[in-house]
Amino acid sequence: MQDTKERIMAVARATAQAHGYGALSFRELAKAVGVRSASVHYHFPTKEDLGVALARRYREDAEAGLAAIAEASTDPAQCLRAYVGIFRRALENDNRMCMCGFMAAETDDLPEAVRAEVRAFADANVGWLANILSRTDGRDRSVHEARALAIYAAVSGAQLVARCRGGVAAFEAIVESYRASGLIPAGQ
Amino acid sequence: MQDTKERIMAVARATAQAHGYGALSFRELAKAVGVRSASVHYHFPTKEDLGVALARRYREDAEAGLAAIAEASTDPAQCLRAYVGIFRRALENDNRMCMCGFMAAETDDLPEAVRAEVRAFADANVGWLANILSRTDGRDRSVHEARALAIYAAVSGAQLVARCRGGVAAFEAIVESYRASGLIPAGQ
DNA sequence: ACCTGAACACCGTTCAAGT
DNA sequence: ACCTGAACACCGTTCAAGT
Repeated sequence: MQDTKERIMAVARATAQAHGYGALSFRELAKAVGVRSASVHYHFPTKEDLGVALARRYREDAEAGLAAIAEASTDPAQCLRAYVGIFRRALENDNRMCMCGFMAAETDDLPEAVRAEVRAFADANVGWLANILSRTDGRDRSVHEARALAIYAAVSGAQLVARCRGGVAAFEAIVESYRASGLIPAGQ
Repeated sequence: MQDTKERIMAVARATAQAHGYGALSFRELAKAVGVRSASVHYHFPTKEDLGVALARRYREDAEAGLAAIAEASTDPAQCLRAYVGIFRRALENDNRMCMCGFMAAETDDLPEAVRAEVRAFADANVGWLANILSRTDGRDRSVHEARALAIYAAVSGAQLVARCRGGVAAFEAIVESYRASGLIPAGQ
């Protein structure tokens, strides 16, 4: 049995990926974990504290996953396929989406500390993508970063749109269009 | 002075574009319009009724705007620039986003009738984009529809990402990458 | 036709108090 | 250290009553 704090974070992440930060409720989290809502406040004094912990952990996990992908293959196209796979798996997991993608929509309702973590998540994605793209040619870092941001935005949008229209199949079709148009390097 | 129902819809739209469907509250809407929450229920018996009316109107307005763009110019690249401009203006309007983009994130919390309207909005966008793309060449409709969906998703994602990271400038940079990569036809 | 006050059953959140 | 009861300020909804 995990400790209460970890179980709260796990349930909270799954909830935020399906319903957003705004839908995070101490009462429901407590019910799912088997304690009272006031007990959740013992571990996370405010909702902001929970949000910051969630977003930071989410980014750390993402960074670890991305590092593993970059080490598993030197082929940029293959790394990018694995990258897209992360977003696809969120949809496969009961139509969930990237937690920070949802939070991006909720920016105006986020405490500043949470928003900062959401930005850091985006930065980590863009930085990693730029590193992968720099394997394809020796152009300036700024060129790869611009394209990296575009890929991150496009894949996020594919996930968002597919979530309410077409599901995983639509997501795959959209990403295939990205490859066909040249936005995402597809190799060969 | 507009009538109360119209003023409620205007405030609700602006709110939903900034905070989502979930943040729509009859009490706050009432306060903004200067009536009591029970009066809002006179015009929209339930929140679902309000959501459906909002999303339907949003789609109708979008369809009218898109039709005007398609008639104002025969040049696909110019039409696509105008299309992107719609999304940019949402960001310029106090960092708001497409209402149906926000609602796409909230799919799981939407009454089915509202979700259907959100899908209809996406369909209208994709259909219009496919019409514009079909002006560029005579390939099959299905080819243009696939690309249209990809462009809709990519522009939605650019708006979502820019909303919490870089604002309008980031949005423009991302869209420029879409054009440079060939995802969005840029003319010449 | 349009609006309202009051009530209902709920909600997330907080915090002083328990063990 | 960990948990809780009770209170607070909300919410959508209903309905009888006003104009």
